[in-house]
Amino acid sequence: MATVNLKKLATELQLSVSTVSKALMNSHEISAETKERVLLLAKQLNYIPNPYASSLRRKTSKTIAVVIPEVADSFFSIAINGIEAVAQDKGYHVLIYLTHESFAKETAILKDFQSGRVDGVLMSLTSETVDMTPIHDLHARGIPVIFFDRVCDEIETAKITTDDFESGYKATRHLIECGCRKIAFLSFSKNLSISNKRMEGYKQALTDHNIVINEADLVFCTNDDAYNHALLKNIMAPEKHPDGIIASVEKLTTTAYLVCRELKLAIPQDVKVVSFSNLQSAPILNPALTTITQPAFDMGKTAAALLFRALEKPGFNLKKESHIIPSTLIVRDSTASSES
Amino acid sequence: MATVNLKKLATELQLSVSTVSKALMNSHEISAETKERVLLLAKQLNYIPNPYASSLRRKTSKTIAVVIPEVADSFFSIAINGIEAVAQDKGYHVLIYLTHESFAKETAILKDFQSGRVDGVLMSLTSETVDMTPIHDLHARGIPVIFFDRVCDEIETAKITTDDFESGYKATRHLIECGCRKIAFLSFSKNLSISNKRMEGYKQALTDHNIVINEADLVFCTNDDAYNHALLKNIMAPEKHPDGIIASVEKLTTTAYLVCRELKLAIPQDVKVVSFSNLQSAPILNPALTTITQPAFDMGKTAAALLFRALEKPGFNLKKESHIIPSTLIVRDSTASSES
DNA sequence: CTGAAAGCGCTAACAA
DNA sequence: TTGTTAGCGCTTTCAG
Repeated sequence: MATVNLKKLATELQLSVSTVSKALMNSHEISAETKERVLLLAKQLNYIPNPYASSLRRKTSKTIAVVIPEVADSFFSIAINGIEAVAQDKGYHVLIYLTHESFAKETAILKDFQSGRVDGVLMSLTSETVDMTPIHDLHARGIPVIFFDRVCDEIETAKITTDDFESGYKATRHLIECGCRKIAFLSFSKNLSISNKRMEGYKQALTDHNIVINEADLVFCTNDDAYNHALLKNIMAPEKHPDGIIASVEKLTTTAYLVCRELKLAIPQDVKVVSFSNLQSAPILNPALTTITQPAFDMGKTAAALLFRALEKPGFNLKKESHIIPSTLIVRDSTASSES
Repeated sequence: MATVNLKKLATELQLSVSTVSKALMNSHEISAETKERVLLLAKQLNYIPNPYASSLRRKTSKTIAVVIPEVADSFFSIAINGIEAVAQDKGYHVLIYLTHESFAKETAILKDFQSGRVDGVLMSLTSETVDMTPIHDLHARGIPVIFFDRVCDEIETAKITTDDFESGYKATRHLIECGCRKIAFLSFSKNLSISNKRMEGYKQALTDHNIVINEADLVFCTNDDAYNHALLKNIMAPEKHPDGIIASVEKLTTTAYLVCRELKLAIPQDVKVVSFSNLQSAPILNPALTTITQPAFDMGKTAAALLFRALEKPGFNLKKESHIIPSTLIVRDSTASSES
C-alpha cells in the first residue's frame, strides 16, 4: 500500500503542498471549496499525517510521558486510567515508563526526555530519588513536569497529592478510637514524601491522644517481600506485638494479613488493620479491610488536565497549581471493635 | 539552554554533520580518534539526538504500542510490566492506549498507527470487536500486530495466550471433584475468544462427567457492575441456585462474593467459587480464593520479545509463532470440600 | 486565496 | 576516512 502524503494529495489535486497543508489545518486563508476538495480526497485516500514530520517541524509532539514506579498497584493502574482518559480527549499520546523504584532508571528516562520526545511529564518519584537534577534539567529545557502522589518539595511545580497527613491522622485516630494503644506504622522508604507525611499524621494523632511514640513501631519495609515478611513476623511476635497496624502502602497489606494468620493473631480481635489501598477486593478480604482509599482516578485526571492546560497556554503558571484531593476512610471489619 | 544538535557538534569540531553522525553511530568508516573527539564533545555538551528527526528519516520509531481494554485489572497491569521490561531492555518506547472495551476507540487508535507512529503493536481485543479491518489495514502497511490474551482467530499472526480451554476444563473438573453438580459459568462477552474457550473447556468437563449442560448456567455479564450484581443475585436466588461458580474474568469475583454474602450463601459450604484471576490478595480473601492464575508477566514478556524479534529481523515469520503459556490452578478455601 | 521556498534534525547515497 | 548532497513529510514565512 503506497503511503499517501501531502505531496501525493497535492499532485492529485493540482495544488501545492502548502495549500493542501493549510486546507487540512482549516486555515482561514484557504477558500471553502478548496478545503472541501482537499478534505474529500484526503478521506478517500485515507490520508494520515506523519506525526514525526509534524513534530520535527513544530517542535511539539502531542505526547506526554507518565513515569511511575510500577503499574501493578491499583493506585497507579487507576491513575493511568484517569490520565489516559484526559489525554485521549485532548488528542495526546501517552508514553509509559516504569522505574521499578530505581533512581538510575528514572534518571535515564528523564534524560531521554531532553530530546523533545515528550511535551510534558507526569511523574511519581522513585522511593530512592533524592537527587533532583534530572528534573531540574527538564525544567531548564522548558518541559513541564507535574508530580502526582509521590512528590518532592524541592521542585516548584504543580503537585497533585491526597491529604496524606490528614489521612495518616485519621487512620491512627480511628485505630485509637477502636481501642488500640500500640500501633505499628508500616512504611516503605524513608525518603518517600507520602510515607513521611502519613507518618507525621500518625505521630500527631498519637501525641494528641497522649500516646508515646515508640520508634520500634515505625517499620520500614522494602521492595523485597520475603524480607518484609520476616520483618513483620518479628514485629508481631507474641506478647509484645502491636494491637494495630497501619499499612501506608497497599502492597504491605497482603503481607500483614498473612503474617497475622501464620502467627494465629485474629484480625480484628488481636490486632486491627487499616491500609492505604485502592484494592477493589477490600470488602471481600478476610476480614474485610478498613482502608484509606485514595482518589486515584481523580488524581490522574487532575494532573493530566493541569499538564494540558500548561501545554496549551504558554504563560500558565504551574507553581501555584497544586491540588490536594482528600482520601476517604472506609471502615470495615478489620478494625471492628472487639467488644460491642 | 540552547539545544545542541549535530550541526552544533560539527561546527564546534570542524567536522561535517555526516561525519559526526556516523561517529556517533560508531560507523566503521570513521577513524578511532575522530570518534573519540566526537563522543567526548557530545558528552560534554550533553548532546541528545532528536528522536523525531531520526524517525522521520529512518522510517522507524523505536516505539511500540500496547492497546488493551483497561489497565485496572491485575492481568493487564502485570502484563505491562512484562512488556515494559523487555522494551526498556531493547531501547524501545511504549505507548499505552486504553480502549475501555469500545470498538470505536480501538478503531481510531489503530487507524492512527497507519501514520508510522509505532513500529509494532501488542494488543488485546475489545469485547466488542468483531470487525477486523482496522487490523488488516495495519498488516497491509507492514506493521506487525501481535495479540496477547484476547486474540482473534481470523488474523494470521503470533498470538500469546494461556491454555484457556484446558483451564476452563481444569476449573470445572476441580469443582466437580469437590462435589458440585450445578456450576454457573460467568462470562463477559459472547465474542471474547478467551471467555469462549474457557467456556468450551467448562462444557467439555461437564460432558465428560455426565453432567448435562444447562444454558441457564451460562451467565453473560457486562461492563456494568450494577447490572452484573442484579443478574447474579437473580441467578443465586434460593432453592435452585448453583453450587459452584466459575468467574472467567477477574472483575466478576468481587461481585460474586458480595452477592453470596448478601444472600447469606456460605462459601464454600453452599457454593464453591473459582476465579480466573491474578489478584495478589487472593489468599487473604474471605474465604481465600481458588484461582486459575494466568502467567501475565510471562505473556507480556513473550509477546514483546516476539515483536522485537520480528522488528529486528525483517523476514521473521510471525504466523508460526503463537505461544500458549499454561495457567495454574491454585486451590484455596473457596472450593474446600464441605465434608472432610 | 494560492504557491514557492526554506528548513526542522537527522541519515544515507555518493563523491572525493 | 571525510564531506557533499539530497531528502524523510510537514509547517511556515514570504511572494504572488
